[in-house]
Amino acid sequence: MQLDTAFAALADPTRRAILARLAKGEATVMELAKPFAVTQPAISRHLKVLEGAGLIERRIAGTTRPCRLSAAGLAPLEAWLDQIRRTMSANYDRLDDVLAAMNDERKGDRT
Amino acid sequence: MQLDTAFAALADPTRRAILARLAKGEATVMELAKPFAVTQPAISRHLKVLEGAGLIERRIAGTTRPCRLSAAGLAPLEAWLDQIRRTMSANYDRLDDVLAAMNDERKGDRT
DNA sequence: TTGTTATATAAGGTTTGCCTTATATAAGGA
DNA sequence: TCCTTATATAAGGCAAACCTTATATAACAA
Repeated sequence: MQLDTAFAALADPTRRAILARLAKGEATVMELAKPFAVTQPAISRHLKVLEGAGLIERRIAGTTRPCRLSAAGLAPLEAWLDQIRRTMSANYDRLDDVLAAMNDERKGDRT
Repeated sequence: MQLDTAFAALADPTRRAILARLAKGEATVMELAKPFAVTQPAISRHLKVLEGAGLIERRIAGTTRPCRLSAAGLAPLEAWLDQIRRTMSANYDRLDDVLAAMNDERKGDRT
């Protein structure tokens, strides 16, 4: 699923740092690699993962391939988190009703 | 890092489904295992991962250990996503300035 | 105590992920 | 054409992540 690859992509600190850098604007592979203690092929691999997750996009400019963050890529993640939050608060809102029902029943509760 | 384990935890569809279920309220291990085609030990492992990521909490009730979602656990993820979004839009807001500067310079641009 | 239910842990195997070095490709410049 | 720079891919190795079956623990019930 899309969520699988996107969340998995964000699980790596190097990839999160790359995204954080790209949030400030486009950058080439070399520019992205510079701050890290890993080799260029490793960064290329990370970029492939990010691209596969729909989190970045790339274009060709001469011999470089600048990357930029894909705003749309984060949307599904945020939607999923929102969904959870909404469900939680919906059930939390209903808590008063539940408590009222429990008082009505007045059964012994050993838990 | 906390973000590592939390995002990694969400990368698995079974674990996301467990969280979605828990958003509706507390559930025991057996209740959580029922909808899935995996064994009980597998679910126990998933729960351990979720607990380690700070996404769920558990209590002891007789022979069962009901799980509930930890609202606080999701906060760091949302904060990270928000941070990215903020940086992006901050730079997007500045785009007008950048374009203006480019017009001022009027240099040939071969990219 | 003995059995039963709920859950955890151990052991073992396969897949996946990340990294490195070495090499390939592709565009640009001399 | 030949060299250089930017990036990608291949190959190989090690650690981490899943899953399964088998077994341990812990509480409750008879």
